[in-house]
Amino acid sequence: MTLLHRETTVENMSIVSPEFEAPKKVTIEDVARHAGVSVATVSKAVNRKYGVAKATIERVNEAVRELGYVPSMAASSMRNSASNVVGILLAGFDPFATEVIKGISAEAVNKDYELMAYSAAIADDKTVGWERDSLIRLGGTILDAAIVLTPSVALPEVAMPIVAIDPRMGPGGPPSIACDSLAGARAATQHLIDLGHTRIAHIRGRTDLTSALIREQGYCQAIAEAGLPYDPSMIVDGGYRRNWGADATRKLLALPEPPTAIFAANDSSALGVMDAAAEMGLSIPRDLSVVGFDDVPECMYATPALTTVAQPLMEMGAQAYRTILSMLGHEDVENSLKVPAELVVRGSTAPFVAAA
Amino acid sequence: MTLLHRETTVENMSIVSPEFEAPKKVTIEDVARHAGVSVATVSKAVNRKYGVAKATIERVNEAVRELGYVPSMAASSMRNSASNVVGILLAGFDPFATEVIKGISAEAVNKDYELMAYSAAIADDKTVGWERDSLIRLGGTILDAAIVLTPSVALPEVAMPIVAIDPRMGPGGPPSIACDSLAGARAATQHLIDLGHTRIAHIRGRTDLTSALIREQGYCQAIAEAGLPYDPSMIVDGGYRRNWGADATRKLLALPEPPTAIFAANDSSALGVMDAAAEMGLSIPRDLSVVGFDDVPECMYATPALTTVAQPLMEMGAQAYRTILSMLGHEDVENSLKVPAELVVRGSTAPFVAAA
DNA sequence: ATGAAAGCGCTAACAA
DNA sequence: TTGTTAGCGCTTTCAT
Repeated sequence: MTLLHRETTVENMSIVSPEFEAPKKVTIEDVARHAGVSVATVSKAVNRKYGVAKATIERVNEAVRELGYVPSMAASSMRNSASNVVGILLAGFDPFATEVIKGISAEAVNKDYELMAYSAAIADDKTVGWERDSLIRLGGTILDAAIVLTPSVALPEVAMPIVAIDPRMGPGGPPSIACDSLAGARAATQHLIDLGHTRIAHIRGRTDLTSALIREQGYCQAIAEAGLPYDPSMIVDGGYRRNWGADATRKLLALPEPPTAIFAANDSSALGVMDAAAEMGLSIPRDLSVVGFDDVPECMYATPALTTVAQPLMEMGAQAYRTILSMLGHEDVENSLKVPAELVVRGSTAPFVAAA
Repeated sequence: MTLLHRETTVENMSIVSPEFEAPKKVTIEDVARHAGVSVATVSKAVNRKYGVAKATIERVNEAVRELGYVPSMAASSMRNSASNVVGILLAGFDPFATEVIKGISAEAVNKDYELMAYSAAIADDKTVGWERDSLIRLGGTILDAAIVLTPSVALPEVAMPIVAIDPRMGPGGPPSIACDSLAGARAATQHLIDLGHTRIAHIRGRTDLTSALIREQGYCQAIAEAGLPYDPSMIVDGGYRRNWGADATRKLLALPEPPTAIFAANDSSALGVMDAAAEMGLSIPRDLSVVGFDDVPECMYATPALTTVAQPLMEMGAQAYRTILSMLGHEDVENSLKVPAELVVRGSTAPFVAAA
């Protein structure tokens, strides 16, 4: 994240006072007083306009405008069942999550729901279970429904529709959307095999996610079918994270017989592979071929561009939103949707040549 | 957004019932009853643990665990002043917004605040004023502070720290972060001039945003300084939006003397230019050179890759978050920060050659 | 150390 | 058509 440390110049040196004086929050009561009616009448006038005299509505609206009144979400959603907000629950705004969000958002345009992407402040110790807490904390009141990204624990029963994207396995969960990780991982590994590599390593994903397990399985299948020997030292943990991917790579390359190609379970860790390679003076793809998984935009920014397995992230987000809408409308929905994954060959892979 | 319509296959045809039965939401009262204490005691025990007997805390915690209790955010934030949530208010999850969010998020890791990105459901008619409403609706209760993206109206006085990114002009607003649009726009236009173009069009941004106005100004300056004639028909509206950019392009190319190069005020509209060009059978950059502004990831996906002016979006987000944190800590902050913009030449621009 | 009670801003019965 | 009365789930004096 060196991007975050570019120089910046202060344009205007004037200092602003940190005091936030009298913010006079306008409540429904103020409006009622101003309009000379009761709070209940204001509430009715502001929401559904039936059962209120035309003239009264006028007067209330005027008071609302004059005072700049906007109903407090916390209060109304507590009393109300509906908040008209669909939540997107995630562990952090990483490239994967933001792509999915774009897809959800594109689908949500001109629908009646607002979107709220919520990222729990995840202490390093408790990286698990955040989905559960967020769901309960926001559910029922602030949210009418939720799309949960890569949940790794069983989701609690809550009083609203839920859809999971790339969830952990287990039967009986909420409807879910995932891509065909097995085929994708096989294609990635096969690509490396086709290039003539025989020492192909795999950097695992988060072991609490089915998708990661399946990708490992796809890797193993391809290796086995090609008649290549199974070498446990070629499989290391990467946790779907960039720096873990770099660590794993250092470990791998320190082996007596290091791999000539690496298939990482996602792009972030594949980018980590490239970090480590660069740091060790290795050239990609000449000295090492790398394949990722997901196809987040960052793949194109890497040098060379990262060969990866494309997951239709935006499409998955859009699907999730459509499913949520169906559930909100009490329609039946498919329990589990699988979308295709596709190998995208770019510059980070090359035919194997014996070391100089 | 053709991406959103890829084929998908149903993996599991089992249908899930849309009924969400008895979700037994666990309230503080349930915990109190279960633990044999009062709700007040539970509240104290759960929050600050002073004034409560050790044994009682134990008992309460056990009840919490057994029942799976999580405090409702709506309720507690209504009664409380602090919610520990920093909001990001935006008009939609477009590429610009998501890049900024990534920057904020990277900076927010391991801080004590949760992040909540909120996108109002913007009816097509009322695309203005959403920031005001969102701010008031969520402020004070659900949010402790807010970062507002490209607000175009004066932000209301609210009882919490606010930072604006790329806001409309006007004195006396909240602290703001923006890039040097003037220099960026001049560089973009100059690049086109250097390539030999003389009929250079400009597609405006949102006219309610200072940044857009300044970019237009930069364009005009560069044109004037090069001694090129000023032609008002070469400047059209694009609203920072992709389809508007396409519309503008059709208009431009239908002119008796169409431009040979276009500088669009942002990448989305520049991508729209490419859409329109493709649709009309024009080759970029052979028949038409295009420059954008922002450098969102999508630039790299375009064919050819889009020449653009890079705004350090992630850096701007990070800055905004740092500023918010300072304000939350009652420190003084700079009123207005300007970060540099930088021309990035890629494949969508080429030297001018007389038409075949 | 604990509990009773008031109330945050709002909506939904029910009365008037 | 309007106002009165209860709360939603939680925190917080203020008694006990």
